[in-house]
Amino acid sequence: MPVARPEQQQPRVIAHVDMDCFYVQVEQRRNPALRGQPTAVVQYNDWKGGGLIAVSYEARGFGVKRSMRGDEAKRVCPGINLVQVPVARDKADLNLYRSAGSEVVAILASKGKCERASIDEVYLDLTDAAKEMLLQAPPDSPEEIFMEAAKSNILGLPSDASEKEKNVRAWLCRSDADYQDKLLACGAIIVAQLRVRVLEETQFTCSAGIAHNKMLAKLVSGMHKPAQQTVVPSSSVQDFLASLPVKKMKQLGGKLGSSLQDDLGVETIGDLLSFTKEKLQEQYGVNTGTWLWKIARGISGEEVEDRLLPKSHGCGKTFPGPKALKNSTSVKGWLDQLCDELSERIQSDLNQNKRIAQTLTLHARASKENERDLAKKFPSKSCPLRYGTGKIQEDAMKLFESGLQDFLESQNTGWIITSLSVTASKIFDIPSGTSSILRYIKGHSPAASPAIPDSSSVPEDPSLGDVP
DNA sequence: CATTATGACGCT
DNA sequence: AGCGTCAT
Repeated sequence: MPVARPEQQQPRVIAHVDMDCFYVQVEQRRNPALRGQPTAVVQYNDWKGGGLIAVSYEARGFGVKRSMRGDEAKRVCPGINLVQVPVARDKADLNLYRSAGSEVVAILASKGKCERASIDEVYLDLTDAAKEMLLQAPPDSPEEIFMEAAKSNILGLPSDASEKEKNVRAWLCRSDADYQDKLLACGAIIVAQLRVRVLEETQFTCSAGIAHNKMLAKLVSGMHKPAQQTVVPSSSVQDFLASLPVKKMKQLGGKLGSSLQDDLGVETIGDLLSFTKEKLQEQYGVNTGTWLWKIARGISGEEVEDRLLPKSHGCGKTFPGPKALKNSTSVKGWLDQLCDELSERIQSDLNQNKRIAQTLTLHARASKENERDLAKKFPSKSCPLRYGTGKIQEDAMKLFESGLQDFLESQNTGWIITSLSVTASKIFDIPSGTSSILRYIKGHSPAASPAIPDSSSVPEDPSLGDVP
């Protein structure tokens, strides 16, 4: 459940940057013939043409949607180009998009605190940079506002007018603005510059929201897409939230949002204002109740974390329908493939970023062969992570066997596996100092805690770059 | 048994 | 540690 963070006092300048149909853009850069064409990226294509995971704006114009099947997309948009996600080890391989995302992050991290929120989204805290601009080079004439910034959308400014760009230029350098708005205007200019740099250096367009907190920045980053940005002045917040459907708010797209609608009759964020903090806390607990009360007022103290890299690495695959795995041999084969990819990814993380993962977790979905036991879930299992492909494969298989025992509860029924995944987590930076490395090895050596009780494994030499 | 593959995070 | 929710 969402939790309210203590709110900041000083005004901050926060941006949320969101790449436009990112996987499509990555494929369009690889094959420029796809530019400006209705295009989608699909995962696999043997069953109903594959599943769409990204759709270009041209294709969206035909009604093509994410999660449609390739066949369906072809029906509504016969001219659509369907590009397949690369396949490696018989599974979808997203590394191409991960590295493209890293290119973008490297640029966006140059002007302030930057948080990688997903493969194609970041949050920026531009407070310091905005203050700096206000002191050193405040925008003061409409003519000097460069084009990308002048194309901003400012919430609360009349957007229909033919005068729009003029109004925006005027707003961005308004001398009678309060301090908050001036900071926001500087933030908008900085973000426009960053977006131009991203385009120049990667060929990717993105959209952005600029506001005083993460919640508001995220809410509007997608409001004007593609390749545009939207600013949320404080004065526009209440009206904006008043009519915002609850389901549009981050964290309210699921069961909590449904409960607000069904149990409290709340349809918009504005409707939340009629409930006291105590009433919301009584209904949803102190944490969630307080959070709801605050977001209704546009308050969100969540900070931008200084983090450019993911906190975990996972590899998984589903085995739907007749593809379900029915014996340990096929599970072993797939687990080996997943672990091979995972091993490669954590080894790269170690080599490139000097980070080490400490926990290996196995997840699976299973059913008992023809039984009615739908509720029973396959338990997830974890153990200390030992580097080396063979060791990861070995440990993952042991985790699977352990989970399977719990799942079957010593019954002798058949089983099928419909999904498998392995995840490496609890990733830490390796201390750089020589003596700290020694300290690090002493305290964290896997030898101190065997991966699996009674493991009879033989030491092996990882083929691809071990710890130096 | 067909919205995949991946991630973050809160609760217990 | 393991489970559930949410997002895209």
